[in-house]
Amino acid sequence: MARAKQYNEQEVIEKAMSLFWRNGYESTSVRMLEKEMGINQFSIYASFGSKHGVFLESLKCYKRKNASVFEKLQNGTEGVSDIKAFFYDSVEMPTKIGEFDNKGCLLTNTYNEFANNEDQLIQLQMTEFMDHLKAVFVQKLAVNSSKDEATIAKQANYLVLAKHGLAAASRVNNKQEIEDYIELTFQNI
Amino acid sequence: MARAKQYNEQEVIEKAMSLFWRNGYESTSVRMLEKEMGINQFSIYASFGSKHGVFLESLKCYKRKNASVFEKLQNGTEGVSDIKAFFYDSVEMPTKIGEFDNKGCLLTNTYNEFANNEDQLIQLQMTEFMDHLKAVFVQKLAVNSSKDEATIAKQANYLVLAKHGLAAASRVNNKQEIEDYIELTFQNI
DNA sequence: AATGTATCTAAGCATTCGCTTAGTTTATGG
DNA sequence: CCATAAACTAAGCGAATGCTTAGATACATT
Repeated sequence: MARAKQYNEQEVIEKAMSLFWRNGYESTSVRMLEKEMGINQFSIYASFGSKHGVFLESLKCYKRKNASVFEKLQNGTEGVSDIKAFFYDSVEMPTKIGEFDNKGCLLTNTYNEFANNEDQLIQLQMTEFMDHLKAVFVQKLAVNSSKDEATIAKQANYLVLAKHGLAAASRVNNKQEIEDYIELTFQNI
Repeated sequence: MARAKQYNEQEVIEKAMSLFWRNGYESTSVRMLEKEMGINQFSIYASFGSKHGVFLESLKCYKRKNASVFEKLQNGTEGVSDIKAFFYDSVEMPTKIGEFDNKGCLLTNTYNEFANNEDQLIQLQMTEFMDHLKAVFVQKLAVNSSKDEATIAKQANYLVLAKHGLAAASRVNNKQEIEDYIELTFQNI
């Protein structure tokens, strides 16, 4: 054996995630990552291969942080109420994990930033996330309900876009506006 | 007098706007603008001062293109129905003006890209746009209605965020999803 | 036609980008 | 206690960024 790593890869990725979340992918430079992660460029490339590699690990890290919110949604038994709670949980999630300056959703931000991008790895991560969300909504909408399939499909489409819009809006809108939005979104579901 | 300009500033700004709309601000380089606008960097800087200047003119250009959609909303007498028509018009606007590859709304894209940015000029343009939109919604919601002020305020908040989400979603979602979204959005009003 | 001036071309500026590499430090196995 | 190998530091790579400038070109006025 030789010299051991002076840093913990999980710890530095959390810092990278926080930075990407604040600035997006393109606006975050490797020099900024150096400072935030507290390690040299050499170490970044030794551990993660490229800036792109750091970003993919950051997305994974975000998903792990987000897992509890998602699990609560999936384990719920209340149907639509669980989805509504999920909307509120999603907005509050950043402050709950100590990211007071970060708003919105890193995945949604990434979805928007890479909307016109041909990056296949990122696109895959994004469509997976969206499809999964839609499937869970469909399942929740069917709980204790006599809705037909077509109605459920429409409402799932609606809620996925509403969640997308909420994540975008929560970066710039205040608490009252957010609450009005969520309450009215679920008024007729 | 001396040599005359070989290009029309309005025409080249339209091309710049189209490019910014496709790629966003940061991802559009001055070299790309050169090619798209069909003029040299010297001319770009002579006419617009900076890349930032080209962008601000592009935003103005977009607003002019968008004016008819907005006027139709303001001149309408049907209240909420006018807002709903405005949502559909906004989605169809890009194809109507020949921007078949462009989706979403340049102003909303900019709002998202500059959400964490300290650029005051851009921020001003954006908040003006959003405040104006909200005011028009409030006015429309009061037409032929017995709603109290608080309800109108809530619904206006809801619709502004819904419009924001729609613009974000229309970049990546298909026609059916968009339609489901708009229809269900207005079931709640 | 000559002149002056604004517009054009194209080369080049400093800076930053993602990434690499030469050379030093550090901890461990023999 | 020294040789070895991995992790470190920091300088530097080519390419791209926004922007500038020297010099050629074209056109209205004299």
